[in-house]
Amino acid sequence: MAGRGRYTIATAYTALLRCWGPQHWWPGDTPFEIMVGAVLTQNTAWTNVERAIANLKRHRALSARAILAVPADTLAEWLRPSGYFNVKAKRLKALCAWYRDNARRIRYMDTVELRHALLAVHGIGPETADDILLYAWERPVFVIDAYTRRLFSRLGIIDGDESYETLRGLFENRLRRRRDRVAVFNEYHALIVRHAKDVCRPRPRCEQCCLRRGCPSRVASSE
DNA sequence: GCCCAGGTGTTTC
DNA sequence: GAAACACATGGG
Repeated sequence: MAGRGRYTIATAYTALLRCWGPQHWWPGDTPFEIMVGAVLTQNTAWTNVERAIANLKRHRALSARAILAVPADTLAEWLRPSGYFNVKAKRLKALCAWYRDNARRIRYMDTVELRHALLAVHGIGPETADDILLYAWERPVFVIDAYTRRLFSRLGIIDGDESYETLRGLFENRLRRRRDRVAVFNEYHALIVRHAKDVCRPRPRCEQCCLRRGCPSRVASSE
């Protein structure tokens, strides 16, 4: 077990789950709301995203048709609390245009094809695409983010500067034998975020960390 | 005032 | 490819 020495990707999951419990992600009511949230949370605190989504709901604009119908500068005003609002207004419209044209086909497309299609949409990069694939459409892709790089580089499992695809491949490969990969990938990423917000921060709080016994970085913050 | 936050596109080398 | 930069609000 992971009580002593280094963690693996598999044992760190067990430890995080025991520490924090199930996270019940994604924080959003519908697949479409999850898609919107995935764009709005790009390099942005979730509390700010919630305000922007509340604005969309207030204006009855949480649908692809409504977002495409509203002028870009009006949409940007509604998105203002989430930051980068001009950029995100354009990205959200691009995603909605794609969704309008492809929503019917999604359930019949295989995951590789779907991922390729999402990555071709303006403003949808690998992390946003994988958020949507995993949390909105329940496809078995592992989401890599800045928190994942920080935690697992501190644990000594990765360097941290590997390419996105390299890390996604690593995590998916290590967890490939799990019976329900969608549920595990969902829970694991959520646990990484939870752990990063409270404990594995830029300045780590290793004295509170459930992984401290296997984490070389605990020394750095122990004084 | 400064750092940080669930990235991505563009430009440049 | 990969490094540098723009994009912006709100909390600690």
